[in-house]
Amino acid sequence: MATAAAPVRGRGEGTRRCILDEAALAFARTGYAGTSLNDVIAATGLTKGAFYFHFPSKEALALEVFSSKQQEWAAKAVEAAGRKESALDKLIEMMHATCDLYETDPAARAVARLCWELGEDPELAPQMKPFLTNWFDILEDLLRAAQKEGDVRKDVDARAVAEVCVASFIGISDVSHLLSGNMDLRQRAEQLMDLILPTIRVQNNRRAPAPMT
Amino acid sequence: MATAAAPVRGRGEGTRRCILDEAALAFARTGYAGTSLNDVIAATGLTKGAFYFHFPSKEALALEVFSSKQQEWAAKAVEAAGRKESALDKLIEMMHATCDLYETDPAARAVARLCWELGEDPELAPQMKPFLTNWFDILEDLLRAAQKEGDVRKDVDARAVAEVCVASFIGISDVSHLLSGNMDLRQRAEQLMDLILPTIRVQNNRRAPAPMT
DNA sequence: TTTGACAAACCGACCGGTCGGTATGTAACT
DNA sequence: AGTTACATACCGACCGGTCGGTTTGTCAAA
Repeated sequence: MATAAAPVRGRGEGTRRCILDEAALAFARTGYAGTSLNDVIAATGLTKGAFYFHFPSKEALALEVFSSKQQEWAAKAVEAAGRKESALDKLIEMMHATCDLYETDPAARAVARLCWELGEDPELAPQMKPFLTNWFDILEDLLRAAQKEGDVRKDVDARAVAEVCVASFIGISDVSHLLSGNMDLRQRAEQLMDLILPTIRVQNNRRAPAPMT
Repeated sequence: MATAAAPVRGRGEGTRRCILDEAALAFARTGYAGTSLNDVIAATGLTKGAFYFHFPSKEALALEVFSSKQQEWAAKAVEAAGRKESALDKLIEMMHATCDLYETDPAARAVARLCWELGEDPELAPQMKPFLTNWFDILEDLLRAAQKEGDVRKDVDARAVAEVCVASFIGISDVSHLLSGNMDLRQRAEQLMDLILPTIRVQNNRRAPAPMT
């Protein structure tokens, strides 16, 4: 529900984070159904009693891993965006930052995996969808801004492009994970952008100002 | 193939297919780890003994679901390609056929899900990767042919485009599944192609024959 | 045409082990 | 003294997998 009312009081917070971190790693590696609580608990060096003091259930743990990792991810992206001026550069920088995240943090995949796996449950799906739609919104806003700034053609459907970019990146990250353990993620992401950007960018060639529709 | 030496003798083949079909459905819905043999067996109306007569283990079942569904999929795609003349049209038609498959067959997702999930196992990964690389090869060949036919620009990297297309489509299908139960898969696939095709296609406008590099 | 032998196909009870989850105890800090 | 933060011990359900046994189909000898 309201995500645990944030107790926040106390020294046990470190333990809680430890559990969260190990769980994220495990979920990223073996998925929700494929991860047993015993594995997670063993990884933390704690015991079952300790775990159930901090989390009421495996599902609750997964949901919190999901939302906390998601937040962490978004924060990194926003920070990366801050390093650039133009909206289009912000978008590209966010993609690079996400590549960094995937290469750096082996638990990053937990967000996407939990999203698909928990999203299969009709009761949990409503909590998973915002992960995607939020990214859609962020990219859409950036694209609209880029349109205003004159970097992106006015006649492109910002929403559609945003959704395609997010979905494509997810697919690319899965493929890269399987084939190379994310070693070539950046390259693949670059190739994706190389294919998409020319279509949406305004051509600032000196000749041939614009094709008619 | 090498699996089980193709007995082919007899009536048990129907039962085998039944198990395979139900298993594909279950794996598509709940993944490998999330599917219990008891679920599959119950769905077939058989018993455990019957199952283990046909398959030596859960893993073997999953592997055979994977390869048989994969083959089925490829066959549909090839058939669809046959309906078109130009290589570029073949490629697009194959994508449409895959959309059909996803919309029509709820078990289609089993291939991708098993690919990611089993691919996590280092021993099984080598068997999963060809699912992707085969598609890469097919699209690459098509793109090279389209280059020869003059539909695709000579300076595009056919391999890179092929890999991006496959990966992007996978991502899009996942997103579409979560957000709309594949209701908008075709539309999303169309949007993807709308973004990519203009970049790789040769402009056959009557004026301005070609930009220099 | 019956019958006996053998294999293919299927049944369902059962196994050890693991699952997510609970009940209870206790040491440390407030 | 009371709450926080754990540990220990345990539960029933269910997991993938095995096993002895039964049925069904095939074919050949009688």
